[in-house]
Amino acid sequence: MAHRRVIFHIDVNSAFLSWTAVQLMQNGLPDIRLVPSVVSGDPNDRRSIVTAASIPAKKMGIKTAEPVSMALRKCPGLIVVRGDWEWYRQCSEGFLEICRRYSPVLQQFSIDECFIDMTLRNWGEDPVEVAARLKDEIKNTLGFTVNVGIGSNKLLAKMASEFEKPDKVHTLWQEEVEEKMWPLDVRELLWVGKKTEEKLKMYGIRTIGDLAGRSIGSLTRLVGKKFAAQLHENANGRDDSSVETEVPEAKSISAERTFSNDIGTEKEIDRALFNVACVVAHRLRRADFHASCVSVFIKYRDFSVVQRQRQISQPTDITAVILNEARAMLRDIWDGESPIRQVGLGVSRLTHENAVQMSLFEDPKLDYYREWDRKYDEEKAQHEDARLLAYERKKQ
DNA sequence: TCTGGGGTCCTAGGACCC
DNA sequence: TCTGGGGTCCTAGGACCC
Repeated sequence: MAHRRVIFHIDVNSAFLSWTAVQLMQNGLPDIRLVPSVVSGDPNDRRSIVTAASIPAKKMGIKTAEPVSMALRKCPGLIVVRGDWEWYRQCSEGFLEICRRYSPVLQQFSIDECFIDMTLRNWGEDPVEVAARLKDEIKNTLGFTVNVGIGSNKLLAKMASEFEKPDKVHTLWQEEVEEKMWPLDVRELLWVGKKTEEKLKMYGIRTIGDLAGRSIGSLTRLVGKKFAAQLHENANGRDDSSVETEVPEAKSISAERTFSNDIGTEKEIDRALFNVACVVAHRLRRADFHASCVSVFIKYRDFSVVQRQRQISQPTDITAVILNEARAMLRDIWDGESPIRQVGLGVSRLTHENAVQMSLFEDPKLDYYREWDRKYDEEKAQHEDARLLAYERKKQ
């Protein structure tokens, strides 16, 4: 008989904020975790939002993803720091490396979260003690804290890591579901977002326990068959998905730009579209992909989004080809006048096949486009090298 | 106060074919 | 002249995650 699984979910507490705090402290600055502080994008952009908030900031009602301007209103003395992605990547690597020592069966869930399957390693040992060692090792070596959630499946482990923070270990075994999970607000359940919460509450489903008690049939009318079945399983603490060690290949690549003031002229929109096309195509080439579907979308002032996508005859990684498709579709969806808040471009249906097209009708300009892209990639690489060099110097 | 950026998956409806 | 049912592919939109 298979004994029960033991899964850990490890979650860095206020990741970007903690990581920034560690970075600042290395430069002799005080610990921003102890005061109201947030990490944001460009703090000077009035549209930038809170990426991570310290616990004192959260106590003042500041929430992740709210505009920085709003957070400043709640807390005029708030410290606002710009995030440093290169540093975060390094912190993430260090964090995963330590976790992997506890179990090689590791699935990265995001930059600051992972699952590890401890079923084999933990045999005969108290999982809580092992988790405490793991959490302390991360704290002592890397200088930031994590929560470890322990459960008999990924869902329970993940839910457990959300309990009291920071620097804590919690269990949520199947037999604890009724006591620890059912009283929680239904919104706390993984995959229950704002819209689903509204629907469920309209039907009197307020807690995870309420959800667990409903039939799949009654839930299906609310959220569709597949999602209903999943919600019902999860609310009852069941989840048979396994810890996937393989990193899945990307299915799409996209980029978008939000203008600091809603803009409207065709020229401005086209410039933004050109910029995102360069970014997307560059990332496509760097990952050695070709794409056969291009999509473009715009977001209006009222946040409504309109999108068009189109298949192209030959998979491509050429900026100009992608841009031309996007331009044509943009003309389809934009009236040419309405102010636009955001414009985005994506590619999907990605393949690694590099089918050299032998068509007689191949556009003779393609060679020119390819050369243009090659130079773009080269300049980008040089720029990145220079940045990395400057970064390493600064660190010493 | 005025809402980023980057992803995944699901569903519904239309076109088209047999 | 009017008509069923099923399958596949595609697009648009919407939900969720961090």
